[in-house]
Amino acid sequence: MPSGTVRTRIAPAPSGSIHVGNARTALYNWLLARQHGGVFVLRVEDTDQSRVTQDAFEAVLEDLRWLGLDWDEGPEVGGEYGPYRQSERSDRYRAVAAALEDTGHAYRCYCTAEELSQRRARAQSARRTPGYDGRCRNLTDAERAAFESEGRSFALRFRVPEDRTIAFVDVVRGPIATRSDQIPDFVVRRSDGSPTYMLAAAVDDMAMEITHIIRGEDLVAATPRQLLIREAMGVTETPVFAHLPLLVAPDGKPLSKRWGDVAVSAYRRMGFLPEALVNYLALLGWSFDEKTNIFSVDELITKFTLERVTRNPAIFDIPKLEWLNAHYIRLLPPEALAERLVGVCADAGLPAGSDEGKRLLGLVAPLLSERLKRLEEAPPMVRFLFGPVPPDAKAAKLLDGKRPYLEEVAGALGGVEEWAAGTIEETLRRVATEWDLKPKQAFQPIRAAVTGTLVSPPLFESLEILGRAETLARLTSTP
RNA sequence: GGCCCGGUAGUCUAGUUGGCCGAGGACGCCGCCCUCUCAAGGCGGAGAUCACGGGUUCGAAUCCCGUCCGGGCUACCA
Repeated sequence: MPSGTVRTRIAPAPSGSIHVGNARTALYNWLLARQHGGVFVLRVEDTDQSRVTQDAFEAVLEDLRWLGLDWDEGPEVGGEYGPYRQSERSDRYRAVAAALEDTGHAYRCYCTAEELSQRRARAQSARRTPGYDGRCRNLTDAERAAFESEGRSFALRFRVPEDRTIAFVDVVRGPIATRSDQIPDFVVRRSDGSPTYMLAAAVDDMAMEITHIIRGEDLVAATPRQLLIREAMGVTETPVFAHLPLLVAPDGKPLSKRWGDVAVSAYRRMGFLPEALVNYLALLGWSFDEKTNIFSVDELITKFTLERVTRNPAIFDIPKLEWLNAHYIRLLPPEALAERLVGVCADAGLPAGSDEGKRLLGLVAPLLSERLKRLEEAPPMVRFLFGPVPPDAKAAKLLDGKRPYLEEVAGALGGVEEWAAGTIEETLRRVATEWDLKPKQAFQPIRAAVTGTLVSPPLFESLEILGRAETLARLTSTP
């Protein structure tokens, strides 16, 4: 285990809002760094220039910031190990590739893509291992010259040592050993001069002195190859490795857009709170004990350990996320909730941004806090505050023939001295008794007339917020 | 095909130095209470032959062997 400062990293491709699986990986890396007073590095893997746009890049940073995962080194904050975008590090990869070739750890491979795929197909049909067959591994100078004069370009392949076992300890999966005959010679520099992921990641992790490499399970097989590169470069320090189990969709298949929302931004838009997503992500693959489910970020920082990460894949289960989200919404101070409500209500087309809108939302927020699983659910619940809502089918049915009763209610409410939930309730109960109605029979028609639906925030408080004039108007305008 | 990993209720998981587990917690589901609706909260319930089959043992979810199922990797993708 490396000593000194803990340095972890997340290395997303800047291809837009980050995948929730990557968000979890980022979270675990961040937690470990924070727990040890270490450094969390953000490195952008933008070698595939064609797919990178400035918007996509910004989206990644925005997601991370929204989740609260601040980075100590990386884009926008700098650091001693920069640059932090792979597209700006080409000279380093070039230098390492050249060094590997000079020391004989890598060699030129002149095989063309067509030749390789043909041989791979042949190997496969003959039930042989489909990996590179080592054809250019021991070319003579004459053969090399012949290829060169043909005008062939070449890729640089790593010369995997023979008869070796590459072993490392994965903190979550235990010891892992791979025989080198399982690893075909792999490309480190493409024929166009660009580095492959294998090279770039290994080089950057070495150069940035990353001490703990926490990443997805899909990269376990890449680890021995990166270890080989480190070794060839004379680096003896080995980072701690931890490979996280995959996140899968409810059908057990890998999480993909085909199933539903995989982007962090989608959850933000749906009204999930970052603290809820963070808590949920922490729980997907990790547990503290046999009964605790709720963890604040600070608790996660002190309690998280890689040793307690599980090895089996987890299904991304929205209902549990919603339960956590409801919990965190209830924890929000009313003013904070009101503030967030302004945004979602405005997005839903309600005039929530006005002073009056803000005033109304400030008043209803306490009534909504224990009724929301997602912020997105708020607009329909508060719509009645912004104007009359035509009764829906059920409300209309209930309203049928209630005109006399509602007139009576309006009259009684008109006489209330101080317009407040308490006095309103008193009055309405009195009328109910006079009409010999059970509470539910008495109040649902009023709710229907005023809100247009049979489900709303608590009635008396709702009427108080709506105001006397508007309440009376709606009660008496009922057909 | 080869190498590696995983398999506890619908879901996330606890448990892995074998007995305290005739399997604990949470989400979801069902019911009751509370109640002006919906929630929240309280209480209770259903739901797991611990993938399957052998074996070791006084005793196995936990150890061994085999089988099945799922997944990852096996690219001049990352």
